[in-house]
Amino acid sequence: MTRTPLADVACSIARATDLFGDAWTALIMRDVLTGVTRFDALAHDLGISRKVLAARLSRLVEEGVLVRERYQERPPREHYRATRKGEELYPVLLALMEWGDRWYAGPAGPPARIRHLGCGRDTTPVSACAHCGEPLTVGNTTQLPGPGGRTGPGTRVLGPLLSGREDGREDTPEAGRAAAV
Amino acid sequence: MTRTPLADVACSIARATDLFGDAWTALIMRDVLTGVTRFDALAHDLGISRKVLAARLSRLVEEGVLVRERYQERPPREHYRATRKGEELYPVLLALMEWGDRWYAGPAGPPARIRHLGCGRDTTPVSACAHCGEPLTVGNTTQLPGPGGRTGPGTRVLGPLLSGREDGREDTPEAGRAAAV
DNA sequence: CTACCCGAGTTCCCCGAGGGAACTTAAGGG
DNA sequence: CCCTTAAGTTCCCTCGGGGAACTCGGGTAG
Repeated sequence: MTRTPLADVACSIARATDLFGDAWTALIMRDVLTGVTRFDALAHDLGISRKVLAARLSRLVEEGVLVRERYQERPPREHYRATRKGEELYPVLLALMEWGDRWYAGPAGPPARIRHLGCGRDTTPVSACAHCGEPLTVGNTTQLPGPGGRTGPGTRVLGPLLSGREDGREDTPEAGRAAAV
Repeated sequence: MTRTPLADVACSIARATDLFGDAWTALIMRDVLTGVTRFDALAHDLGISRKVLAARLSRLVEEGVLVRERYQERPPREHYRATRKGEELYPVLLALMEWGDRWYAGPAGPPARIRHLGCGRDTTPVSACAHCGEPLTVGNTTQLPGPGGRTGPGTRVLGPLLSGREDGREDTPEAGRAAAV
């Protein structure tokens, strides 16, 4: 496979994807943030091969997303906890979950709810503008080269935006669900 | 590899990850939403193997995330465009990008900026509560089983939350950067 | 004191997915 | 008539994932 190295591309998505763009990493982070922090618990909960789990965990520790630490001395046992860098992946998980809920929840509804302790209500996460709080969409944002971007041919950033897309038709979550079946 | 099927797990993250948890899919969606919609353009821009690109694209079309459509008749040429389902992956991309910016942007700053056309300012996306607009974090949210969840042993949802985590130390983006180097 | 469980990995083998490059098909263009 | 472009497809090779067994350090039960 020799996964193409994406970490050095001038794109934050590529960099994030280099770590996170793996079927297991998101699930591992979900579990760790959820309180499933022990090796065996993760292996059992995820159904992941122990070999791959060990590899992912050490990669995540290398990256500073998790820390391996002893949680009891006798017998010595280690587990994994999220660092701040790891915790900040939470919005990514929320976005994935929200999307999965919208497009794959059966008629029964989503498998989980997120309760916001701040306002006490079950909530859905939205990607909002840090300044005005309005939701950010493909349609109301545009991308510009940033200071850290080696701006040049081939430089890819997110979003010069849709060319023609004013139809409004296309599918709904329900249609999507049906199509997926 | 025989990638373990995650799509049928009672977790929206797993379902989303089943599609999106692949190094290339996020980059492909970024490009398509960005206006890079032609096969060769994608292959060239991403440096992805044409074989894998073809496989990913047809998977994404199957899933209803992209549509393959003719953009000129003579000679007949097809390209790919995002459906609504595809566009709604935007928040996931934004979250990944934001995280990448926070933790991997060099001293020069992030490679790209997001301009919110609504308020006209360069913005950073935050995951906010749909009700009160407050940012959602690991610390201020909790998860509860949802209606669609087969609640039982082994059911994993996001977030019963951190046990002990009131230290406040650990690393900062800068420390993380340094550690990653 | 020995035998039997953990928890946390590591090792082994097999197979299939990804990389890479060449080949194909269809329609212009010089 | 041959070259070029777009959009894939095919082939071979390697490497990483699945799966299960094995290891290793340290209890704990009998």
